Amino acid sequence: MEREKDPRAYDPAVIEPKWQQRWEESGLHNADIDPSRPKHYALTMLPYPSGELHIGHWYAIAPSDAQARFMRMRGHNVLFPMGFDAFGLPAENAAIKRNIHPKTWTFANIDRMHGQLRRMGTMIDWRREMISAHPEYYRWTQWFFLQFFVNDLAYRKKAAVDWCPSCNTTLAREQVIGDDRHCERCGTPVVRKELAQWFFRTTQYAEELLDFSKIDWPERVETLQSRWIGRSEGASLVFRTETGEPIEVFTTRPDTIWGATFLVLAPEHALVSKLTSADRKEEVEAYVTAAVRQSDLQREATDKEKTGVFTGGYAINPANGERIPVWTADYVLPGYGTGAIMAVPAHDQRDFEFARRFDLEIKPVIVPDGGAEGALPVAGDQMVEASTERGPMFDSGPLTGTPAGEAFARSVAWLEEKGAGKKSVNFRLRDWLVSRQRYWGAPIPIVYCPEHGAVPVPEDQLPVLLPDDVEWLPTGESPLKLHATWKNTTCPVCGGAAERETDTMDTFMCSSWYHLRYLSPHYDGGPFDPAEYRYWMPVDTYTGGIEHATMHLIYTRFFHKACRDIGVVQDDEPMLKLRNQGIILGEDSEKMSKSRGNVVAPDELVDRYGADTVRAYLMFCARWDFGGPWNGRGIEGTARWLRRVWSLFTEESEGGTPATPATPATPATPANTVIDRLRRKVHQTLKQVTRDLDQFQFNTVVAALMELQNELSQSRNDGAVGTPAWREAHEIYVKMLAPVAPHVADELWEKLGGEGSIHVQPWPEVDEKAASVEEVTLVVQVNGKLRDRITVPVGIADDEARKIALESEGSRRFLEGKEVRQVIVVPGRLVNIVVS
RNA sequence: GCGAAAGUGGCGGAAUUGGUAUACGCGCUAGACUUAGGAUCUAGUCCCGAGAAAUCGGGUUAGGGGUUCGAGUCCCCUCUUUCGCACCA
Repeated sequence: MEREKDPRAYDPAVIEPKWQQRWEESGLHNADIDPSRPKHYALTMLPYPSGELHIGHWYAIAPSDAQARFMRMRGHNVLFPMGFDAFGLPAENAAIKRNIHPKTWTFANIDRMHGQLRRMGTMIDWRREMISAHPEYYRWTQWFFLQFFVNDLAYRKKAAVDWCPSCNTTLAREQVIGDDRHCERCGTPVVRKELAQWFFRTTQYAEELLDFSKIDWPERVETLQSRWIGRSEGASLVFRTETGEPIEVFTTRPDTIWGATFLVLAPEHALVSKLTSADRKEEVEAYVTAAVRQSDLQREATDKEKTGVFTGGYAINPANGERIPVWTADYVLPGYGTGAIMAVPAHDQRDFEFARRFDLEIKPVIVPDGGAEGALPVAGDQMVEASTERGPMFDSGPLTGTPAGEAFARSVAWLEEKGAGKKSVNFRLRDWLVSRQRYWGAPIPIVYCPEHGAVPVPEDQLPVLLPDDVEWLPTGESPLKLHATWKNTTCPVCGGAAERETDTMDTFMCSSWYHLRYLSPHYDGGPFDPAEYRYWMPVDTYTGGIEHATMHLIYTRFFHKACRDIGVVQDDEPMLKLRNQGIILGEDSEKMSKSRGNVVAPDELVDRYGADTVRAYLMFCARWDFGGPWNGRGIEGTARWLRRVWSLFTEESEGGTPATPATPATPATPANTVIDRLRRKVHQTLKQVTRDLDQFQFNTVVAALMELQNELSQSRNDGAVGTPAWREAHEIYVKMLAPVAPHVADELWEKLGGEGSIHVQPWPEVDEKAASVEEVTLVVQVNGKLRDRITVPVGIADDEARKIALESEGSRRFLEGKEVRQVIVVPGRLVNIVVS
């Protein structure tokens, strides 16, 4: 049964579309170059067009939008753009499953999401939208690839790569996660495959990527990136086989070289077959074959017993000339360092386990306990585990006795002198594998000519268009391989028959530079208009999920630095300040998913409460950087608050009797007390809201506004309505509300008779004098326990405060018969009386 | 195993950075207005004890210890949770 609505009641269904339309018509959100104002580029991670926005998108976008609106009111020229990361596998899966073309599916989803983003009341400048699957965009993605290619930052090599059997494609190392090494997208454990693939030289930037001094990013992200990059200082040492063949190893402990009693090569190491003696051949080959075939899951399980075989070959330890056996074992990884190690079982746990298993010599060369008085190494055959701490060198020829602090440097210097090694730094970071054996991505702009090899597609032939007329194989393999008219082409160099690269680019390539395309999404003289770049870049605040810490956020930094060195961009970093939001879970505290049925649909909430309420609740419901489970009932409180705010400012004439200052008044009259209180609270709140919006602390912004609303209701009952202070409170309140609940704020601003949109009004200034208090509550403690609260004038002398505290009723009871030992006065706060 | 972050009412969470712990909201309790209420308004709501009540006393920020006049905040130990990495030489 539909009841009649009170026309004066708060009705978001009426005011929200009204204001969205007005903002659009007036071009309120258009951000254009304006040298007269400081610019502010507020970027939030763009969504993948999966179908519709879920509450998690809102949680990410709405507070970011509020922050951007706040910056605009503070006088900045704010760019807040939005786009779509539109290439990727889900589109292709939909195509295979439901027989819809990925393009159709993707662009239909984008259409739908446009509507949702508008409904949210965001300040997006839609003129600047970019869609990565649009030829106008990927033309430049391909252009960047070519820049990397000609500058030797892109290369092709055959390598064992991670392959997702479900997605039918290779993955970058960053996209393989978890202890079972599964695909980041679909969860299927990956397998190894030997393939020729394109890589970017991210490792060239490993050192610089560790430098966060120019950016303000969460420590958590810096830590994650640092660990991912994994810098190790050590030495690169050269052992030689008996035939003089060098075997290079990397070690972080060159000071233990006298204890290197064998070498271990990864099964993939090129020297394995060369070194293997005739009698060991069969066994070694069997082991290598098995190891290579093994899945990474089996191979990298740390708890399994070490395996390996002796190659029959020997090498010379350059430190002591000893002849030591060379083994091959799968605990040595082919991709890190040189794929070969010197094994020092006495001082490395892995080598120790291996030595014990195969009865190899364990020779301690470091004094234990950091070289404590009288300490001597335990004999190798007595050891129960490796001794990994630092200590003076022992049994190490001329270096015996070198103290721990100098051991590293002196060992390296000594080895260097002998031409057996040098100091070196190793990184865990690998080059970025960008090839994907998928259709729905930006084609790699390379042509293979039997004569000229890999030839870049000339710039003027970009974009290499993704053909629409493709047929899907039931296996899910990329249809580009089967598209003869597309695949067969001519060599740009000789004009002879040639074939296109059928792989496409990792979508992280597309998202590495989207922030640059927003600057001029239709510019065709380059990836972006340099004038726009000069004005807007770098990004001032970047918001998004922490899950991208070691993927997108490393790629985009690498990308930018590489482009800087090529000369395409300036600046060392693309994004100055990063803030992460947490994840909103379902009401059952589990990750939201359709299969669990715990997905919260924002559209339904907007229908019921309005976008302003949903926005405000998302800011209020949790610490933004933490996130947490959704609470469907909690939103009622935010809805109530906005209704109260509405009636507070629309029904004010029905309030109590105006407390006109004309009332014959001494400073102590109730009327003035009400006014002072009101102004104090207003300006204190303004101070807090300003600070908290600045710091992305959205929950306390809403809490402070709720508190002030309570206070204003009280003041209204006390007769503040009609006074200048009330008018001021009204105005400031609506302005503070504007970033949080933009529609209702503009409506209330209009009702108040404000000029133009609330959203371009200057942010109010704090009246420090009004915010300050004349009287403070002095807390009186006895032995640290609260005993009394006394109202005293602000700025009271310490002596005076002390006196009042000692005489206060509350404290006296606890002082009787006691000796006062000490009195601590914290000005304006408390007095603590210490008694025996 | 290593690394990081975090533990505050029934719940989400505040606490000006060492100075009144539990702001704000949800939920709950009672009342008012209502034909009705998943609307609105008012009051109460950390725990224990005393009191008819106003109040008064004691305790409390995962647990234990320490520094300090004073600790949710700093230090040490233990436990729990979440996240990341995981044979990286």
